[in-house]
Amino acid sequence: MKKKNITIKDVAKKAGVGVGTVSRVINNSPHVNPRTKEHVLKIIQEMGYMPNPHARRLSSGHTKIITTIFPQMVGEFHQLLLSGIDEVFEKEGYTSFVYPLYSENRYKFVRESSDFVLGTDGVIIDALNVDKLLKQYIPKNVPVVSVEFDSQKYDSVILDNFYGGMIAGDYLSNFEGDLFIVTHDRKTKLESTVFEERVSGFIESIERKGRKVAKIFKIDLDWLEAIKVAKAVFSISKKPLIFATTDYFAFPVIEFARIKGLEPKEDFFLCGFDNLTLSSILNITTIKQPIKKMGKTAGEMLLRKIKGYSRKRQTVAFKPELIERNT
Amino acid sequence: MKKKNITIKDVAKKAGVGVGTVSRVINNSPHVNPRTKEHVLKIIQEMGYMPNPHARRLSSGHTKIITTIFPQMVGEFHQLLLSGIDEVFEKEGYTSFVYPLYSENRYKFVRESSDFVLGTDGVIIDALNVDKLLKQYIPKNVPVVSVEFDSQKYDSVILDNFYGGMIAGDYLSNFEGDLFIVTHDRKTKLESTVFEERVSGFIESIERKGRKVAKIFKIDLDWLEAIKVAKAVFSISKKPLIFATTDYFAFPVIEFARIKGLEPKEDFFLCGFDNLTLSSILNITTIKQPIKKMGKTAGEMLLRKIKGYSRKRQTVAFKPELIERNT
DNA sequence: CTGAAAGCGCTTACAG
DNA sequence: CTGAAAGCGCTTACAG
Repeated sequence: MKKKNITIKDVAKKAGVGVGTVSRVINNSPHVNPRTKEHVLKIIQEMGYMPNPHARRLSSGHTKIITTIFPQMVGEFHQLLLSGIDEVFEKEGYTSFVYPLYSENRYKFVRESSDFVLGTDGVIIDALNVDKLLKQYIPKNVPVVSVEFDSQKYDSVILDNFYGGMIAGDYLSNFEGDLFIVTHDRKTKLESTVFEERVSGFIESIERKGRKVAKIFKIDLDWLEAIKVAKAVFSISKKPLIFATTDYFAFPVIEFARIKGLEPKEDFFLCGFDNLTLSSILNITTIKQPIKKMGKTAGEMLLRKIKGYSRKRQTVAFKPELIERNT
Repeated sequence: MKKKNITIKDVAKKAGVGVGTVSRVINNSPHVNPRTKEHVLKIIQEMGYMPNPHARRLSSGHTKIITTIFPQMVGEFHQLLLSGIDEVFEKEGYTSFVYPLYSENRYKFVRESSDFVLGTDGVIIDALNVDKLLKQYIPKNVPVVSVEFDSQKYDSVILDNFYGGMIAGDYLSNFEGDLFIVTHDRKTKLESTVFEERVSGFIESIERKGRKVAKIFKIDLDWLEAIKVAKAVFSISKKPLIFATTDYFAFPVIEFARIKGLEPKEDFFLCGFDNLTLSSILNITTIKQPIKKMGKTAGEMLLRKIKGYSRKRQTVAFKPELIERNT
C-alpha cells in the first residue's frame, strides 16, 4: 500500500550533499552557499520532491497550523473575522484551518480526539463558552484565544455588547412610542450570552431616561418567528420602537412593515445589531462591530502566545457604534 | 522552549510494559490482554498522556484528516454539503477541516505550500475549476474529489445544472408573459460555469416550446444589482416571467414586487434556483438540489480512494427538482 | 558553509 | 498476548 516517496535522503544523494544541507535549503536557512543552494533547488525541482510535513512537525516541534473553531458557519461575520486572523498568520507562513462546530458530532470529536488540538500550534475559538465547553479537553500547553466570549482562563477578544445595547437604547429612546425588544432565547447555559448583554444594556439605557420596555420577545434564530413577532408588535402598538438584538431579526420586521405599507421613521423605528450587508441594502439602522479588527487582534494575541511571550491573561473589549440609517 | 512532554515511553515504563503494548492500547488493538489494557489505560489517565499526532502520522503514514476547500463560506449550502461529507468520515475517525478560499492570499497559500495538501489524506474541492486552478499544485498521490465542477482529472459529483435550467424553463413557459433571465456574469474563465449551464438549459427548454427570452441580465452576486434588474424588468413588461439562476437574485425581485404591490402568480411569475431557506420562507418557487446527498456521495468516493480501491475516474450527476410554491 | 549522527514519538513486523 | 528493535522523514546541535 505504501508508495515509496521521494525523501530528503534521495535528494541529498542525487545532489551529492548531506541531508542537513538539503534541510537547510528547504528551510531557507541563510547558512548555505548560494551555489549549493541553487544546485539543490534544481535537484528538488527535477525530482519533484516535497518534504513530508509530519516528519517536519515531529522533529521541529511546531505545526505551523492554527485552527479557528466556529459554532457554525453562517458566512459574512465569520468570513470577516477570519480575514482578520489570516492577516496576522499569512505572513508567518501558517495554514489557517476552520473547524465549524455545527453538529453534536463535531463537538464530540473535539472532546474526544486529542489529535485535533495537538495537531495545531494554537486555536481561536469563536462565540463559545470555552470555560464550560472545551477547557477540560484542551491540553494546557496549547495556546488559545477566545473571541466573543470573555473566558476566565484564556485571552479574550470581545465586543462590549452591553454598551452596544445602550447606544441602541439611546437611539430609540429619542422617539415617542412603545419600546420592544426582539431577541434570541438561550436554550442552554452553554450558549453565548451576547444577546442577554445587549438586552441588559438596552434596558439600562432606557430606564435611565425613565422609559420602559413594553414587551420582550424571545425567539429562535428563525425568520418565521421574527415575522410573527412583527405581526404581534404592529398589532399591539401603533408606534413601535423596535430593538432587534441581531439584524437577522430586523430583516423580517422591515419586510413585514413594507408589506403592510408602513413607513420607517414615521410609523415605526427599528434598530438592529451586527451591521450585516443586508442591513445596509435594506437601509436599516444598526449597531456595528469592528469584526475584522477583532479577528486581527485575536490573531496577534495568539501569535504572541505561540511565540512564547507569556504574560497575564487579558481581555480586549471593542466598542460598537451606531450606524444610523433610515429606520 | 520545548517542554518535555509525556511520551509513550514514560507510560510504558510506569506501566511496566513495552511501548508496543501501550501503542496497541491507544490504537484499540484487539491483541491485548484485557487486564493489561485496563492497567495501561489507567496509567495513561493518571499521567494525562496524549499521543503526539505527528509521530503517529509519520510512522503510520496516514493523517486521518481530510479537508474540504470552499471558494467562500456563505453558510447554508456549504454547511449542508459538509454535513453530508462528515456523515461519511465521522465514523471512520477522521477530522474534517474546512479551508475557505475567499482571498487571493489563501489561494496562493494552497499553491505554494505542499504541506497544506500533503498534511491531509484527501481533499474535496467545491465549485472550483480544479483542472485549471489547482491540479498542478496537488501531488499526484493525494486523492481528490471535485464537487460542483466536472473535472477531467478527478472524480466529480455534480448537479445537472442544464437539466435544472430546463425544468425552470418548463415551468415558466406554462404561462403567458415575457421571459427574463437574471444571472451571474463570470469574471474570469476560472469561475464556475454553473450559471451558464442553467441558462442554457432554460433557453433550450423554452425554445423547444417556441418561446424566446426577452432579455438576459448578467450581474454581480449583489443584492443591489438584483433590485435594479427588478426595477428594469417591471418597467419593460407588465407580465414578466423571471428565471433567477440563484435564489439570491430572486429575493430582491420578490422584495421589489411587494413594495410595488404586485401579486405573484398574477402580475408575474418567478423561479429561483438552490432552494435556500429564505426561499421557503418567502414562498418562492425554485429548483432544489440534493446538497447533503451530494456531500455524502463525494465523501464516499473520497474514502474509497483513500482506502486504495482505485478504479476509473467517474462523474456522478444529480438531478435537481422543481419546488413549486407561490411564485 | 557542510556532513554525520542523534533524536523527535510513534507503529509495526518479528520473534517469542 | 507481549517486548525489543527497526524505521517513518525530517531538524538540529556538534564538530569541522
